[in-house]
Order: sequence, then structure tokens, then C-alpha cells
Amino acid sequence: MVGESGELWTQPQKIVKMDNQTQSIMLRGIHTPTLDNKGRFALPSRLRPELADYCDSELVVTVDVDEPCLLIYPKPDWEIVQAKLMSLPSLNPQVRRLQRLLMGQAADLKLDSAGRVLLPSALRDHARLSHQLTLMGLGNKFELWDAATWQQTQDAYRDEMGQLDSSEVLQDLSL
Amino acid sequence: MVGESGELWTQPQKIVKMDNQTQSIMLRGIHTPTLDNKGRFALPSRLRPELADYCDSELVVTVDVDEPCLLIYPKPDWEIVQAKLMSLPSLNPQVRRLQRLLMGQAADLKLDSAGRVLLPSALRDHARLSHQLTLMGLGNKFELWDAATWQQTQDAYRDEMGQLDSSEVLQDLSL
DNA sequence: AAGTGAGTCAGCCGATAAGCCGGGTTCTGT
DNA sequence: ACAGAACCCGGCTTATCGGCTGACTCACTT
Repeated sequence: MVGESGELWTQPQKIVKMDNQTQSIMLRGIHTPTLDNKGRFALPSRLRPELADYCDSELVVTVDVDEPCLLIYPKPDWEIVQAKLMSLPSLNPQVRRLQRLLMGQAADLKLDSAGRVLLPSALRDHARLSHQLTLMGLGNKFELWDAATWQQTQDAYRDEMGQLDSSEVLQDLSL
Repeated sequence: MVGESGELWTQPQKIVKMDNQTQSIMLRGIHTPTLDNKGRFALPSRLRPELADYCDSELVVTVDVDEPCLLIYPKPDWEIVQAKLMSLPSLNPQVRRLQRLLMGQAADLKLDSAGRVLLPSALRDHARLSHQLTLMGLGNKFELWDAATWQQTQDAYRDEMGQLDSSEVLQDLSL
């Protein structure tokens, strides 16, 4: 258990200067923090300076629509997502549902002096977070899972792996 | 009940300066006020300064056409919606029906000194509001639900989630 | 004139958020 | 291998804030 907890965050964050105008953040790697009894958890300390720099330590958390996990965006990246969401035709029921879920549940987070953020209880419930968490960097966002849930999901993925390459989207992908 | 009530409003409002001309408000997050026995409820206190600034605390409420909930717009945003509505071809029966519903039921709201608004009883009936409410920020408007109704609706959403990606509008959406 | 409905004001209660600190563990560098 | 430092976690503390309620007043209506 020791090997699994602690500092598995093998990937330092990376702020990439795209061109002389744009900055963008590229998150990756995994980290396993714990949720304290007030619903807070600490972000990896190596990320903190970068986040302070990139988004003034301001994040936005919302639910994921089809998995019991939370999505955590640096604020600038969230703004982009939100703009996309709001530009969709709002008379479409599916669109409205998506907007309700994502925007309605969105919450601002600010790192405190100890590098922690406080998760609203409704979001903790959605992701069924208990004590051990799994935080994954996925490009412009984090995904936050309950550790046990993520473990199960990961196992399930492995079982389905054989059928994965049947999807057409992946046919042309070369890694 | 304790964990669900109280200050779930984690989102401060946001007035975004679009360019040097336009201002726009971007509402998000969830809040759970109560309806008092006079049919009033309080808006989240963090929003009040911004609303005072943005629309002189003037809102417009109307019904939603396909859900038992109410739509609450800051006045400037309502003006836009109204203009769009009136520019539609009014010979079309569907258009006329939409105009009747939305414009006919619209009512002006003004925050009182305690940051509350009084809902017309006809609108309270439409949304079947009892005591516990759910107020969601959705970009340029709020949606106001009876808390129990919203809970049911949300649960239903979660069950239907598997069909979500079948919609073409959402195919190209990358979050 | 009385009653109803709306606006104002004030106080209470509860919840939450932020700060602080101490202990234990891990990691790093020498 | 050892020492130092950093960091993570958890508990406690306080204080601030916001929401709710109830009472009072005013205006309008019937």
C-alpha cells in the first residue's frame, strides 16, 4: 500500500508557451491525495507554483456526465468549455440537459495557503468520494475519482480492451 | 438535510468584460434557497452586488416551455431573448405559441432591500414550487426548480445518460 | 374602516470557511 | 547511511458570513 500511495506524481506539470501570445497548461500523471473530514484535498505541491502562475490558483470543478468522477479545470480552460457549452442551441433538450448538469453544478475553487481546495458536498456525493482519491492530469483538466471507484473502472477497462480497436475513430490513429 | 441545505452556492457570479464595449454576466453554480410564506426567496448574497451593478437588480421571470421550472433573466439578457422571440415569423403557430407562453407569463422582478424577489403565484404554480427550491446559474439566466422536482429530474438524467452521446449536436463537443 | 398583501428592519441561529499547528512520513542531498 | 527539509494529513480553533424568521408599517383595495 505504501508503494501505491504517496508521491506517484511522476509528471511535473508543464506550462507550454504556444507562441508568443498564448499560454496553455498540459496536465498529466496521477496522484493519490486524501480527502480530509472537511472535504478538502491537497493538490500536488509541484503543481502549485505553476497553477498560481497560470490561473492565479483558481480552478473550476464540475461533474462528469457519464462517470462518477469530477472534472477540475484551471479557470482559463473552463472559460473555453463554458463558452462552447453556451453556444449550443439551447432549445435542444439534450443540450439543455448537458448545460444544466455541467454549468449548474460548476463551482469555483481556490487553493488555500496550504495548497488545498474545498469540494462542495454535492459534488463529493456525485463522485462518491470517500477518503482515498485519485487525481489524474488529462491535458487541460484533472479528473478526480474515488480511489476504489477508479480501480474498479480501470479493471473494467482492461477487460473491454479487446473491443477497443473496433471503433472507427481510432482506426487512423497511430501512437 | 444539513449537508444539503445551507451554502452550496460556491460560485461567485462573474461579470465578464467581453470586449471594450459589451458586458455580459455569466451565471453558474447551484443554490438552494427557501420560499417564504409570502412567495419570496432570497438570491445568493454574493450575486447581489453584481446584479445591482449589471442590471440595477432588475430581473425578468417567465416559464420554461418544456420543464416545470422558471427562467429568470437579468433584464438586459431578457431584452435580447425577447427581441429574438419577436423577430420570429409570427404566422407560424408554433412560434405564436412560444411567444404567448414566454412573453405572456413574463413578469418583472426587483430585488427588495433584503435581496429577495416575489414570485407571482401563477408562476409558482407552474413550477410547482413548495418550500425548498433549487436555483441554478446557466450562463445568461437562472433556472428555478422545486428542489424535489429537480432531484427527480436529475436522477432521471443520470439513468438516461447512456443515450446522451447519440445526439449529433454533441458529437463534436470536446470537453 | 378593515383586511390583505408587500416592504422594511432586526436578531438569531447555524453553517462554513480559513488559519494554524503538530506529528509522521517521505524524499533529497551529502 | 544519515541528516535535513519538505510535505502531507488531520485536528482544532475562531470568526465571519449568510439565511431564515418574525414583527412592524404602509398602501391599497373592497
